[in-house]
Amino acid sequence: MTAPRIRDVAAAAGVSYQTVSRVINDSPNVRPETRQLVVEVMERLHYRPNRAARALGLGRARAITVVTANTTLYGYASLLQGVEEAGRQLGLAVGVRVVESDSAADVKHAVEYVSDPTAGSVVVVAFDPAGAGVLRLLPEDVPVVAATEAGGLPGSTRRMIFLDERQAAADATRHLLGLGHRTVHHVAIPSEAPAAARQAGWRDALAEARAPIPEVVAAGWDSRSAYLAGQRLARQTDVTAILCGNDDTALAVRRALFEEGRDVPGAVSIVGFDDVPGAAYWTPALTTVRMDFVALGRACVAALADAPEAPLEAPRLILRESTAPPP
Amino acid sequence: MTAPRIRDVAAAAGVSYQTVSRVINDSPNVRPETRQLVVEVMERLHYRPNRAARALGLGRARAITVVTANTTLYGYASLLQGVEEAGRQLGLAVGVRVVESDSAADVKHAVEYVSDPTAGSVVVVAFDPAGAGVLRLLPEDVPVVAATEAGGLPGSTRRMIFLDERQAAADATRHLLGLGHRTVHHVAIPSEAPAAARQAGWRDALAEARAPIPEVVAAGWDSRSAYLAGQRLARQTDVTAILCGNDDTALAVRRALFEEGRDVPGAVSIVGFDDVPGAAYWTPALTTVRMDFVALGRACVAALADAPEAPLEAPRLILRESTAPPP
DNA sequence: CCCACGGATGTGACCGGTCACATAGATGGA
DNA sequence: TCCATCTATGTGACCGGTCACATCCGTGGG
Repeated sequence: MTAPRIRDVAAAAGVSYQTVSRVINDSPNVRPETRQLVVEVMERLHYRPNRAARALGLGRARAITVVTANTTLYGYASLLQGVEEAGRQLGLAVGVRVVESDSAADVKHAVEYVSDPTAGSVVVVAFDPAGAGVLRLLPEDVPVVAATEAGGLPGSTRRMIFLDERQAAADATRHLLGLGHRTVHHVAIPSEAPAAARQAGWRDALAEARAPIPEVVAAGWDSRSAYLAGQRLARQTDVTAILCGNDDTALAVRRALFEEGRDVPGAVSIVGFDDVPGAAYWTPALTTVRMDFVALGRACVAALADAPEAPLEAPRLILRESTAPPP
Repeated sequence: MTAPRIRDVAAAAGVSYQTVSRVINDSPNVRPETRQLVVEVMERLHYRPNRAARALGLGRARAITVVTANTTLYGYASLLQGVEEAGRQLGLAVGVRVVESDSAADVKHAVEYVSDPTAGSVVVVAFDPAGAGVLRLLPEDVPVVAATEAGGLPGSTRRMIFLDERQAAADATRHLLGLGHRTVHHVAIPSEAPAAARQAGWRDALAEARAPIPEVVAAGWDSRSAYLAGQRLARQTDVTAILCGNDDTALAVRRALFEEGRDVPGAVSIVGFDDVPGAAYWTPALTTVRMDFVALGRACVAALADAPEAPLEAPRLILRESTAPPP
């Protein structure tokens, strides 16, 4: 009743274990009839290759582990979903390893974890300092692809893939300016790059229109810090347009605006980033930039498997109800 | 420059490889000084045990794989976060495997995947038919714990852990009734159990108050179906209170209400389920039931490691701004 | 006609741990 | 004093695949 091994299949098919191994690994040098026979026997015996034995013999597991600072925030979770989906289709096991912070200890532990060949290939989500730190410290011999902010990460020669949101950020800013706003304020989410792409696009559009460039208000990943940032802006009566670092931020900013009695979009226009599934159902529905993180995750897997890569669709502005001309 | 093996450590420490193995596995029969010596050598050589070799020798990997229908929805994602966190602390690798649907093929593939001992122990998220299907088909010899809806899943003798939200659902309904609403409507999310706990608690409270029990309006996981469900209720002028299956549903229902010109909470009160991070920042802030899915995930890992289990905190109603007396 | 060559297949060693069992030394009761 | 017992440690086989290499066969060119 114990699970069949490669040798059991070989015996039942009357071939050597190596031939079975060849069939499993799609070696070209197997006669079609032999292959057919082996496949049938594997089917009949319900044979499943043992991943551990394979990893041990191969020296590296047929697996992907995603190293990330978070698993629940929209972008991170969606990316993971994309990796899992693509990995599964390729018959790869998918693992997750979170790096709690960018402290030396946390980064080191994560690096050690994926340095074990059993971890397989690695996708590091380098949207933040923790992920970036892991990417920098990763030994040369572990195959890795990094999902980064637009433009990649300087100081690393690893393969990097990203969604280029700079253009869309500029589009969003231009949209607001075109509506008649004198300028656009920005609430930034945490970021690794000194000048994040979202912020860069926003600057581009402002400079292009010769609009004043207000100071960036920084927020964290949590709603509370975004709310606090929103309060600061809500109290300044001259702010009429805000580009938020992401949709969750926009939600909290909108709340702060509301508490200060400033209607959206009547008094202030807001634009988010990501286009979370619920954004279209907000009241008012949120104008935001759609980011396809699932596709990004799939692209990372494709790069790892050096499969043909379909180009990533560029992020684009989705116009809804949260923007309007200034009062 | 190649990674050191257990034999290298043994040679450097002047002991046998078995002794090193004993140190790694915390065997009690090692002299303290010997242990100390080996630990130092392991440190110096940067020794990291090879997980694949270990899994092969042990017959089962020191790992946990989470089988789930989804990774991005709040409850699922949070549960995964809890499992990862607890698993990591125990030195276990954490994997994810999604079951796309409850079709026989999908379920079978997932079951085969985790039947490989390399998958380690398994946490199946049986909130839905897909997960429940996997749980039912899983061979006896794979160690598993299931996270289920309140009350567990009939037809399986596996270990099950859940958050008991029935009480909280009843509390939420009573709260609404206490405010003066004649009855409370319910928009349900997909569920495995014929009578889901949320729905059961709602019924309990309605029956207890001898209030009419309206027909349940079913919705899917997507915002659109929740929105459609909301529209149906929004058009009925006699509905003044709605208990939604989760917060995302509540968001879409509120949107439908808004479009029909019905103010929340002025004309209609709504209550959600989950307490997603942004719920407190909605406009109006959402009254909802807080569910600690992260703790649920941790509890699953604890059960698998048969560690002492801290009892799970019961879900409870968080009063905010989306409920008020009927007009 | 023979031999070089390439495709199909089989054999033995190996990946890096674990298990079962053997062995040596220390302890203690009769 | 001697042997039973327990603790600390070492040895060989094994987990289930893979790799490198050997072997066997059919084919085509010199």
